Amino acid sequence: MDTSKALAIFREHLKRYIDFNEAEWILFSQHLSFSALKKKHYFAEYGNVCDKVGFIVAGAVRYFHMKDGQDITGYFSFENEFVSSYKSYLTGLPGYTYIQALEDTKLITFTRKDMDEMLNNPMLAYKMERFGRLVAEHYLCCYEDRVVSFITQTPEERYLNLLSTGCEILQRMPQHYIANFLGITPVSLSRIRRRVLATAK
Amino acid sequence: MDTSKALAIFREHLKRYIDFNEAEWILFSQHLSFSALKKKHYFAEYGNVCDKVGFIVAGAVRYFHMKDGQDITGYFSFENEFVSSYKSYLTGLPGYTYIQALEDTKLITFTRKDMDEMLNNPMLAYKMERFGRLVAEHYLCCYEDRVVSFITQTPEERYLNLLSTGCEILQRMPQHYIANFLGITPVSLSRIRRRVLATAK
DNA sequence: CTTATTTGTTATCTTTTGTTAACGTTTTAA
DNA sequence: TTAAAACGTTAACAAAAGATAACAAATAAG
Repeated sequence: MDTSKALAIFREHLKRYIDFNEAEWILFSQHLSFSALKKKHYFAEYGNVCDKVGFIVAGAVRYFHMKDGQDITGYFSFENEFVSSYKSYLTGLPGYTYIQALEDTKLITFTRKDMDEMLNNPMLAYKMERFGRLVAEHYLCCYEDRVVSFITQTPEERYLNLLSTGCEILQRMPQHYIANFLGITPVSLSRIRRRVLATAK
Repeated sequence: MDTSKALAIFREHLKRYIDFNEAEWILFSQHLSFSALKKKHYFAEYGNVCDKVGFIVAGAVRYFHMKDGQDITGYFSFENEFVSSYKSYLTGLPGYTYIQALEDTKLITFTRKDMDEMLNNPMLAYKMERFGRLVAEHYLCCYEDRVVSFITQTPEERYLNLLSTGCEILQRMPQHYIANFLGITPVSLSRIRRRVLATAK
């Protein structure tokens, strides 16, 4: 995919948040970079400041943490979604999250420095503030749902919920990643699947 | 506490996000209301749209969900914190969360309508967008931590973490609320406390 | 002050989950 | 193509957590 097509896709996606006019788009797009991440390579790593946000044009990434030598998956992002170790990006402090490409992944990225420049550019400031607000609010809602699901649902209910939303995660992710994502072990998920299948019959 | 003192406290708190000049503050504060919530009364309820955000001047609230007739605590907010069923406020859709005053609580509130008016007022728009962005980003970071704790930590580790942060929750909340907050039952928390005490000796 | 209610702990029993290991299958890489 | 690694399921056992009930202590209400 060439960069102009990727840019067009990105611009279209951004319309859910904000509509740039031509002059604004030119200024904005000057701050964008294109990058490719080979499978298994890292977008962010534990202990490093993640100073950028990516938009996934093609591919998929996995967020995970290391604990006692074990790799625990926390989240996934796919095409047409943003990717970042948000807290690290927002605070400028080292992050705790690894973000790894699951496939060869193409990204459009901007750095925190780029964003700050745009926020300080009178031609863009208002729209960038608004853009930032709407994106943060969107992800806030996602996180709220996720926290509520951990508080109020059993792992089995979370799995059934994932099934019913017909989410891409189930299609594209191996089961042991999904298990962590649901807050359980792969063995547990396997048991839940058996139970669910038995009930469905 | 009189309203002018409450306003001053609120203004001071807002400085962590934004600094209003006098003219802006006058416009902004015109959109604020004062309200009191008696103990056990509700700020938000399941099935209703929560169309406002509150700032707690005095008191405390508890967020909870009902499931199978059981009351499950998800969060708390105290003095100098915001309170809202954020997703409902942001989307305008009915919320799933009950928010109840644990003590007689004094609030400064603004409605979604107020916020939209401010966002559309050229005198305030830029600062309100920025304010909204920074608040949303702040809570996004909180939620990120909370999700990571559910994915990577055991209930006992979450409890120890709560202990070490010396959080107000431990001081002011009864244990069965804290248990839910940690994602476990009160009985489980009691066992964890015993284990922790035994280890500490 | 007295009575209810709420709260926290403990015990018992059951269910769920984690851990480890084994096994066959699929996928990946050399 | 072949060897190695990754993946999903299952089994067996241990550990943890849930449900329930009983009881004592603290708190609130009358």
